[in-house]
Amino acid sequence: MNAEERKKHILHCAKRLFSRHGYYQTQIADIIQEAKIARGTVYQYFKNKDDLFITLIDEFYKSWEKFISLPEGAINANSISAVGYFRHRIQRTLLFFESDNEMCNIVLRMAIGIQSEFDSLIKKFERKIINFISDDLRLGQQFKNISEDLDVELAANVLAGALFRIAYQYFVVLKSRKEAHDIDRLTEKLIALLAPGLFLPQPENR
Amino acid sequence: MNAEERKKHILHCAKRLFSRHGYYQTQIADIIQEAKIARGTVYQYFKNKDDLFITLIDEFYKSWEKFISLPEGAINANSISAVGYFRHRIQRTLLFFESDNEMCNIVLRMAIGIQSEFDSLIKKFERKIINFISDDLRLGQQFKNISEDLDVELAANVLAGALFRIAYQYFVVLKSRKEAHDIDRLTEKLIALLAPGLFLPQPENR
Amino acid sequence: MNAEERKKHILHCAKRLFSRHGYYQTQIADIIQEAKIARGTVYQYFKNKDDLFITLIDEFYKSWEKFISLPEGAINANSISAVGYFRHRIQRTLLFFESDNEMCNIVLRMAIGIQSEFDSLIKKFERKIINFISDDLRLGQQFKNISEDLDVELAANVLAGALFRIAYQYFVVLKSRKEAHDIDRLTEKLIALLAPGLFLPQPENR
Amino acid sequence: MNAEERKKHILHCAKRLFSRHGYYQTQIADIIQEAKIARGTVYQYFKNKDDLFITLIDEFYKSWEKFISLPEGAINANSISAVGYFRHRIQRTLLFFESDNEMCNIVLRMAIGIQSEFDSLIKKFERKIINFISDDLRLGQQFKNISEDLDVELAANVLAGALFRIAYQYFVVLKSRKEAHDIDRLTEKLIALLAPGLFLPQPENR
DNA sequence: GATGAATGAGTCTTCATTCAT
DNA sequence: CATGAATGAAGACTCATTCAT
Repeated sequence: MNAEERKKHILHCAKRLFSRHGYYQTQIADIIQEAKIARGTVYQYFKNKDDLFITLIDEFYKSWEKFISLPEGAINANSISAVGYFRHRIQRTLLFFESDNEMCNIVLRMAIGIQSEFDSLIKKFERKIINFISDDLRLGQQFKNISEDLDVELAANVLAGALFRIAYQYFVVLKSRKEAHDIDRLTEKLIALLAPGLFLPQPENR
Repeated sequence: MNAEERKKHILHCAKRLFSRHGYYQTQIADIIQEAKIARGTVYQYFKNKDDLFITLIDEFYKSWEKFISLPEGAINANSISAVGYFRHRIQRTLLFFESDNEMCNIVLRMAIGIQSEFDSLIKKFERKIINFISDDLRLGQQFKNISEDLDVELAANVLAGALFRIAYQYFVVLKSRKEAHDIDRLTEKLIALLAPGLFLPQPENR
Repeated sequence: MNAEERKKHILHCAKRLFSRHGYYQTQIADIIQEAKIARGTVYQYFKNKDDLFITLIDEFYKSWEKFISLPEGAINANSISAVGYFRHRIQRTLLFFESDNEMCNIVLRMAIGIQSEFDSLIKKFERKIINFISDDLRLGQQFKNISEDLDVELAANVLAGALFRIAYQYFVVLKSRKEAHDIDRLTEKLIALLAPGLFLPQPENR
Repeated sequence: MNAEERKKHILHCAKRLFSRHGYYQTQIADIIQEAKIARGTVYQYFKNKDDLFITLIDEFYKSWEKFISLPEGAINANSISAVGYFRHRIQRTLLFFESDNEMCNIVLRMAIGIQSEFDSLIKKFERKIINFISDDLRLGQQFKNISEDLDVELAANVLAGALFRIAYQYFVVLKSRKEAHDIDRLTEKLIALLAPGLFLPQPENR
């Protein structure tokens, strides 16, 4: 096992434990036992326990940014309706959270309210997502698909809150991995629930 | 200061610290300093640090149950529309969270992912709220105000997620206390956003 | 044992161990075993191991300042000769080092070259002593008892080096406590050795 | 770089670090970084960290012995006065310490009070020097240049203490390397200071 | 009941040393 | 011989809890 692999291995084991027991209830002793390595090895790859935890969150955050910025294939703003675009966004967000339910649990539950350093990282993440949603909503307003009167900040928080909870509930609590097909169904239900209050009734939206 | 008052005082001081720094970042030393009492005194009123924290959450939980079960004055199911009832529910939920932003922060952020014992308490609380919403939604289905096709569990999670986030964002992050009338405005905006997707279009609903 | 006594007790035990084995070879475990106290108790009185060590040196340093500034009874500059004054100085310096041979060992040997923080403390102490001697020598120059040509800085270092070594050798290495009269004898021998090179041959000096 | 050179190189780098930061504050990691070698390489040439440190001291000690035992050219006991001989001794001692101010710092400060093994080595070195001085002084007594009453042990300690301090002060603290010329001046000043108390007033001494 | 000094189990972290490549 | 990843013993420090006063 080379350096890169070993680091990944430690992160993998730590992730499982942090997700299951939280930051403070996970000891270095647990991690090295899980990873079957010596105590000092952890410190060869990570400055300390904080660094290990932050690396996990940071990598998840970065993979989200990468995922979000991907050229999204068939989708282009002209060819689809506003709701279609919205559906696509929700689907991809769920897809991302579903892709790593342990990190999903860590980011949405376990890393919260633990330490100011972690908190600011998490808040940065949440802020980024909310900004992303806000931008989408403002774009919708520009294209007259969304009412000028919509409180974008509030709506973004509502959507983020709903998505976070759904992700946590369906990908963590109901651990059984959902199939891609289920994500589609979840998406449809969310659209049915949220689109009517969001989009102006336009002939071309349906 | 009598026993009852002293216990309340300790809880009050602990609440502030837990809300600000979280469970593990708040030491008994901080609490006794804040409360200006001796170290041993805490243990006269609470079995241990866990007990202190749990008492806070438990009392918040109980006050929520009490608040929820209050005879709600002018409201009765016959005299108001389904949306009116929904509005009333949201308004009261926000009102409750707004009444104690420190506990709001603790329950919605700081107590999460800390320890299995706290977690199960929090989850019980969340579950209760979700059940409450689910019951309302099912009632709406019975009265044909809400589609039979609605996935109640999912909708309840969406609503709970949205409400939790709004409460956290507006009553904790944007610390400036909202006036009663702000709650009304928040409520209206939430209704405008969520009602269209929830209720069947019925003439008598508006 | 009250707080003050206990702190003294810990310092006393730590002093013995530091003097015998040095800073790094003395563990907190050794200190608590010697002092028959619990691990945490040390940290009730001292911030950390450094603080404990520094406190020892600092107190020794302060007691030296106090000792040096004492009104020295019978001695006054007019009534005694320059050599008499010099004798008195040497005698008191030896008396001081002899009063606590463990601290003498710590300050003259064990605390040296350990850590920059300790080093600067020790150097401050050494500097103070050398300045003290320099001042005396310059006073002697003013009164024409000492040659204008004397390199005061060098002479002060010679005297300090000699005194430190004698103190270390006679009060630490040859552990057997010297009697007061031995200090007198040592003083006489040192005077005989050092005075001729220091003082100008003046009728009134003898 | 062959084996011999590499060993020298490691010693050289270690010396600089030990001199600057002391034994415990210098890690193997620092040494290999400084020497640009691999961790394991150190252990190819030295049994352990102790061995490395001891080797440094030992070599310094041996080079001193070699330096001291050198046929001292023009000097011979008959051709020069007692003071001349004394001057020569001091000059050469200073010359030696000045030749390697890093080792001077290590031996006179950094290696002291660290570990019993190092201590005994240092003490052996100090003892050797003091014995050397003592022998000289006794020789002086035989030749009636020095009083029979002189406490040789004490005088040797005084001289050693003075020389060690001067060496440390002038060759380490005042880092600026002294020229050979400066050593001569230092020597003269030391002679002027110490000779009068040491030597009997004899016509042929001046 | 109140106090706060004492306790010690529990954890993180360091760092010299080893050994397979 | 050189390498450097892995090791794990050792040690400092924390902090909830207790208990004698």
